[in-house]
Amino acid sequence: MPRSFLVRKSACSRRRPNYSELHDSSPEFTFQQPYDQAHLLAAIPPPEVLNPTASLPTLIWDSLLAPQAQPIGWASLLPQEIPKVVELTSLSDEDSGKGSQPPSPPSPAPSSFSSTSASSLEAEGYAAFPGLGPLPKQLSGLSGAKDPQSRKAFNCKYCNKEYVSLGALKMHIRSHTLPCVCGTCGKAFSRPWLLQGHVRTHTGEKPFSCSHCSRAFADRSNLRAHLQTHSDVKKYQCKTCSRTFSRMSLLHKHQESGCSGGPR
DNA sequence: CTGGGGATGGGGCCC
DNA sequence: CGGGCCCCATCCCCA
Repeated sequence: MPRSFLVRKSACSRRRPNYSELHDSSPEFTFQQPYDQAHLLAAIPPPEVLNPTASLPTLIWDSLLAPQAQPIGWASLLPQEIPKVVELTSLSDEDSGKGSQPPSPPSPAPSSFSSTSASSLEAEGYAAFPGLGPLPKQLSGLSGAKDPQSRKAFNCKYCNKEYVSLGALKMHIRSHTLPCVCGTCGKAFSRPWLLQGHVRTHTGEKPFSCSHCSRAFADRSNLRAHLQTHSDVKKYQCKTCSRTFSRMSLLHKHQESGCSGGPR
């Protein structure tokens, strides 16, 4: 089953917002935290060593790359400072601090924002982007919910992505509203666990350690990528020159820098 | 140019 | 239905 079965992407907006720019260009972004830094730190779980059994698949990618253009709609027209947090703080109550990747978070978030209804999301969306004015008709969000009979899809009002479930749409909307804000630097994230991972960049916590060497990582995915370096089998192979790489990104780079047109 | 670490985004699954 | 976590993907940066 394809991972993207829930979303019909016209071509998803691959690129993430550049938060560093967001910082620099947004002096007014003064992070009014719904929780304080202490809370954030408290939410950081004690180091816990992952024992990666490293069941690395040995398959070699044969076909890959589905480079996607980015025909974003309305949202893409907006500069990055948008997700600026006007109402993020209210939204952030929803999940701030709840996230945890490795272990469980000790402290629950101050939650004044529970049951997120579609309409409230919509309202918050507008609240978060007060200057945007009315959305294009086709982007008026959650339209599917209003007419489930004729249309099962739920559209994001920000980018017009279409989802087959309201839950999926709600989750997606968070990538626009970025309700989880770092108490240290003010960066905003769509998910609590993303925030948690980010917080580790401040604390230096690295709960995931490699069983082959002594390296530790803050992120499980990075550990997984690291484990590839211990593996003899490189999963990603260039169809042109048959070279193999430990990561798809390396293969991409390889192809982009010479092998895409022919044997190197 | 390559390899690797760091950081982040987002959909899916399970409870 | 929502939260939490998993996994995959990707970009950036540096050696």
